[in-house]
Amino acid sequence: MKGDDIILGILSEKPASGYEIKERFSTIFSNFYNASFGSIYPILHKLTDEQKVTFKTVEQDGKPNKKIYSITAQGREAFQNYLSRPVENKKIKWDFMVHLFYSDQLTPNERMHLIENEIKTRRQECQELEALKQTLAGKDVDKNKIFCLELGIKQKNMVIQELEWFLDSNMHTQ
Amino acid sequence: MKGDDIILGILSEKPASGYEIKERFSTIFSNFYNASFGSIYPILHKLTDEQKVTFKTVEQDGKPNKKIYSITAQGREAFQNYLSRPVENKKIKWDFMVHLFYSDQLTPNERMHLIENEIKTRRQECQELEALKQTLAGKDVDKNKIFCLELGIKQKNMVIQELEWFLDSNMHTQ
DNA sequence: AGGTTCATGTAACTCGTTACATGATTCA
DNA sequence: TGAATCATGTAACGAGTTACATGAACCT
Repeated sequence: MKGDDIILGILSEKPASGYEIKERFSTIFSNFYNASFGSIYPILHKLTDEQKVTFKTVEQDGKPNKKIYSITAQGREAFQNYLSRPVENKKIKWDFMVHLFYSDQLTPNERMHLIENEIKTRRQECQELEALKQTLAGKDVDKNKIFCLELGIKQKNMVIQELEWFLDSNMHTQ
Repeated sequence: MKGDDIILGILSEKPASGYEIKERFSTIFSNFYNASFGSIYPILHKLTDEQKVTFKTVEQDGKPNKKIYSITAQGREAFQNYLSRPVENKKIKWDFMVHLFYSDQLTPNERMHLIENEIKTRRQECQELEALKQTLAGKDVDKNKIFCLELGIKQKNMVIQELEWFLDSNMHTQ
């Protein structure tokens, strides 16, 4: 599972530009994948070479031109191939948790700020995902996708709750 | 946040060999970091060069020799420096969720197996973490570390529950 | 005047994985 | 006999990030 696979997946839903792909990564995909422009554009070029996608340049008024990429039959085949491959292990680098794990080496004040900051950023993320969910409500979106989105929201909410509780219990014992 | 930092963190608790460091990654750290031998050993060599760690070779009977690494004052300083740096974004590559997200392109049967498999592996992980928690119970382990472990268990349990529910609701609607 | 959004792109780099090699011991 | 555990190590490779460049339009 690498960038190629995920981008083909996104394009299997509907055509999109590199910029729009990035947007999906930072919203609905945020809970299970992310990629930067520095990888998206080269992958799009590579997929074009491999004839898995095609593009057409679209002129817009008041905005720069954009290249709208569409998946080809070959691309769909490649994505089907990805879907039938065994699921890889979850890979995670969660810096906050490492900080928290070793926060006995911080002052109580530093630890408090660490946790408070994390709560703030998570809350923001939650609100964005909730807003996205509202946008999708009513529309004919596949139930699997809805489930993925809702699971993401639930997970983040759980972390927020637990952190709030931990912060609270920390204050009372000092 | 890279391998160097985390390994210094592990050694800040107590001396350990490369092999033992790997074990910690695959147990208590599994929820927020992982690394392979291919990175652990070179990092240990590098940290030795930088005088952040030292090692002594320990002979064992019935087992190969091992190198026990200890953190130095310089190493502690470097780790403190890491702890005071701003927290980086969580990075995640969760292949299962990508599969599930696009599982409308699978047969109902394939989707069922996909979810069942994930539930099985998660359950196993949970049991291992629960066992670890039992091992730690009673011992004088820092409350932040306990919290990290418990949060990991809770998160995994939540995913299991949600997947079970989703699987069930899928079956009834077909 | 300066910041933000939209939009695409490349080069250098870094981190970490995969795959291999070695080898003793223990267990079924 | 063969698999698993313990234990360390390296070389080749790959994937993706960071940082940079470009540039128009819009908002304050």
